[in-house]
Amino acid sequence: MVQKEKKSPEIKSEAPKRRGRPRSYEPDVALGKALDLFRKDGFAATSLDELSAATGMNRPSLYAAFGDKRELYIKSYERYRADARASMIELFRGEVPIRERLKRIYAAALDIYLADASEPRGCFTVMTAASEAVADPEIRAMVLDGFGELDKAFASCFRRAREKGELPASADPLALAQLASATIHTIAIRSRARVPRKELEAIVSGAIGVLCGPVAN
Amino acid sequence: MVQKEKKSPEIKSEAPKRRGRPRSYEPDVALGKALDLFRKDGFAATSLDELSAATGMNRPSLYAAFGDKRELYIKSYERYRADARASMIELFRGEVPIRERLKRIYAAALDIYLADASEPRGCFTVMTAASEAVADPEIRAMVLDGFGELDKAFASCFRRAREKGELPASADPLALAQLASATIHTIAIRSRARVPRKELEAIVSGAIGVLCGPVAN
DNA sequence: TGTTTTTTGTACTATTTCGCATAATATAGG
DNA sequence: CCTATATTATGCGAAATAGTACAAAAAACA
Repeated sequence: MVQKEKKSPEIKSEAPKRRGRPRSYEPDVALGKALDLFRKDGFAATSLDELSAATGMNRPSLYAAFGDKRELYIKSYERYRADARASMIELFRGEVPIRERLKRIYAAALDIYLADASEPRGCFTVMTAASEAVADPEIRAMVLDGFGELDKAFASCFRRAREKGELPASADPLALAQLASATIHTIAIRSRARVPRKELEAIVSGAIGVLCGPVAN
Repeated sequence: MVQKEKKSPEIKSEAPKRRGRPRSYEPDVALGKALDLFRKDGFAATSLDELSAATGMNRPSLYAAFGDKRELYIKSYERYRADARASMIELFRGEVPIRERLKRIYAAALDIYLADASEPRGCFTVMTAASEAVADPEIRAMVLDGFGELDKAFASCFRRAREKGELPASADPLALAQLASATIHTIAIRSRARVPRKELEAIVSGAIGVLCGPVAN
């Protein structure tokens, strides 16, 4: 052996003068790789060997950084939720007319679900976390929180739209919100079965039509 | 060992004078047990040992009867679809007013998803088959067929309701159908996260309100 | 009674899996 | 240069896993 000479790539981050041997990985990108694997195969079908290979971290480093497999899964899920929220939050907040706003929200969702064109990932919550939720209280709490957050965000949209007169006074914001969430769920599931984006967009556009009434408001 | 003396329980079915040693299991009930396990844990997390224990068949018998794990999974899924279709088909066909009809359809769906109160199973298609669908063309075809069948069945309901004047002439049966399917999907997912039946029924009832318009038709 | 046929029961193998123990390596501090 | 600290690298080990070989068992048939 001619010496491995890994050179310890001198991770960029603003050096705070850490004591021991420097890390040869960036926790954030490693977690991103783990997340992608879990999204692809789910919890049980993802092995530590694959996680190790994908992150470039060997097993002990994985444990030191993230804990055991379940903890890594949970941290991946937290990361997924944070990312998803970040890409959606402004769309929910802004002052765009309701139809256009919904259109953008669903487009952002599809961007997440179809990110890898060759192997669509779908939604973490819907594809794997919900399955684990039955038996794992911690995961279940996160899943339920996700449902609640989405329902609330949609409800607030519809409430404001009604106040602005974009929707009839008789509109029920909560019922509309749950259907809007259901539309998120249905495109998440269908995307995983490789339903093409065009079809998913047609579903979205049909849903918006029903939820907001005929275009001529 | 005092001799196992299993007694070969003389399975009931109308004896067609089969040649060799009689089976000590009934294929249909064994497949039902396998289905239940796959619904509970998904494909990867269900081991052959567990399948063997649950069906009462030893490993070689499982292979002889159903093939390898993947084939057993697919046969379980076929069985699930057949059962689900059987419990739904008359509800879709009958001549009940649209709101009541939808209410019964969703109630039947919830009966399936929540069958085991202590560990709700959710929907096979949504919880595990869709995940496998990305990588397995055969499973994908079944999943897509399931989506299509459900969409069509709902669309036919809405079309007939429109013809009967239960819905305005402007109603779009396909868009309504996809939202009705989306509602199926959302309660399937939420049920798996132990959302109580009351809440799921509220979602259903809100959805029916939006899809069919205010009760005073 | 003996042969044929079908299924069961046991055990085996090769591989994969998760988690961890231990030693080597690379940095900072004194 | 030596020590303390933090991380990497190697690889062990016990358990689980999927699939199969083979003999024993239980029936029909001749």
